[in-house]
Amino acid sequence: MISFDAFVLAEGVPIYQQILTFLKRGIAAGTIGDGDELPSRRVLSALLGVNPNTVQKAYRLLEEEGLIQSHTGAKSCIVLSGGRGERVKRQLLEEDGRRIAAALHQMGLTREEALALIDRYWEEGTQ
Amino acid sequence: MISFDAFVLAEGVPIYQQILTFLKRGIAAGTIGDGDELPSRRVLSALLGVNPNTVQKAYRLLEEEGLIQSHTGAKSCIVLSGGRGERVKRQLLEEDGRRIAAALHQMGLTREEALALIDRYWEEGTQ
Amino acid sequence: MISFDAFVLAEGVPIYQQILTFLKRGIAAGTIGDGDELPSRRVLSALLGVNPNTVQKAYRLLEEEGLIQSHTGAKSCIVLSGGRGERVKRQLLEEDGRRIAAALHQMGLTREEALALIDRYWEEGTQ
Amino acid sequence: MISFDAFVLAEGVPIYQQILTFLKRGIAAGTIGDGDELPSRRVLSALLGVNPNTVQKAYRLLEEEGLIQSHTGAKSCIVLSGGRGERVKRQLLEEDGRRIAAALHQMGLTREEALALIDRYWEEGTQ
DNA sequence: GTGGTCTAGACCACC
DNA sequence: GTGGTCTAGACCACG
Repeated sequence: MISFDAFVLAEGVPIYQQILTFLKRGIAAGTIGDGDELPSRRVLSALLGVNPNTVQKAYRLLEEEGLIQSHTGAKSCIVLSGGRGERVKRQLLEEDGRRIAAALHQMGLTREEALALIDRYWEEGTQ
Repeated sequence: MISFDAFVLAEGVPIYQQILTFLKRGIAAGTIGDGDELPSRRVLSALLGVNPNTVQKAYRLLEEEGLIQSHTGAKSCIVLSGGRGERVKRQLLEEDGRRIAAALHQMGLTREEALALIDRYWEEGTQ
Repeated sequence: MISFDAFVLAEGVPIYQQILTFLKRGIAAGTIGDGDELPSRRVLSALLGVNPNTVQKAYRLLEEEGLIQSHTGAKSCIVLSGGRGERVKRQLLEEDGRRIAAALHQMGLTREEALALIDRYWEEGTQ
Repeated sequence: MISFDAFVLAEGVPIYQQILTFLKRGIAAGTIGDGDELPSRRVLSALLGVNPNTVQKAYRLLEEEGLIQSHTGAKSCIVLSGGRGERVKRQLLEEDGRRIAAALHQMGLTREEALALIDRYWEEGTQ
């Protein structure tokens, strides 16, 4: 069963998108693998403190992307066959890499200052 | 006149927030300084291909933060007196530092892989 | 449920203000009482032929005045406790009294002609 | 020369409309007559403390209604021939009569209370 | 030309 | 279904 313990709700970005991103990052990290079971909509909505409809929307979009399979009466589970996992990881790294580099550069940081900034908050992120 | 040449419209984030962030990053970088003139709502909205009202909202919020001054009939301009510039830079570095470190860590990257990712896209960001 | 049957849209005055005034006059008249339910934004906007946002603005201002309470997913309702109703009535009578007397006087009517004018259209207003 | 001494600027209604209404009420009252001269745009804008463009807009609309005539280099003047004065007065009385009666009735006043309200503020309006 | 406001339509999260 | 927010276009007053 996939754990959502590390999930923290941000504001200013749609919740269903946060759920998508959380799962995709787990796939990229390898902590979420092919066949892993997702919590039911009801359980996850209670866990995150959001509306079941919002979880439902995230699951629907994941299914449209082919990243999960749902069978009525059974738990939904992750599908990473056919290079799906690699594709997700590649897309995520590229998007985030570009966005992060652009942000750091727009703030006028040198490469060294940027790397130092990452270092400063790196430990926090691991907790 | 402040340049928006480096601005690229993203999706999934409110446009007025992107304008806010772009300006704040410029302030943090020092490329935007005290007294600099902002493009008018119409000019900027045409430049970005968005509605004048969206630009207006960003400018209004900046004015509420005390970072710009607006007078009807005259160009709006940046106000950085009283340590405002430093405050903006500090806030921005902390927020982005945390967010970036969290994202990199959630993707399961080691510190070295994370720094390598930044490096890979760093040159792109400088162009 | 508060009725908007008697509402007629005028021009030259912001619609959201007309909605505000209509509700306040109802409160002053006593036809709108504490705890009464308001139509939802969608229902009222369809009824008046205006945008839901325009209704939303009127409701938001009323909430800032403390005259209504809104909870997501539930109908908004009128709050008249704490002498709110009396205050609304007093303000309304004074404002309208002044404005009406000024208009009648500017048109050069004598007091008798003014009263006669009211009389002429009084019956119409009651229908 | 038509006097604007009694003109008081209200808020929430376009200024150019207030100028139109002020003049029409004067025509209805008979204090403004055929051939009366209007102040120049520059003089009136200074008198009312508004922008010349705003006065210009009011004069343009009046001219489109045929209520004033402008000749370059000469003062604009009121034109009430052809029953224009009567028409203005009739329209004004009907519109205001209806609006006033409706407002009083919506506030739940009886006919007697309504007349008493007019009386209460009548003296104020004459000052 | 400038900034400010009003109205409009679509989307999001919630019950 | 509910309320709340974001984006869009037109209008107003002003320099």
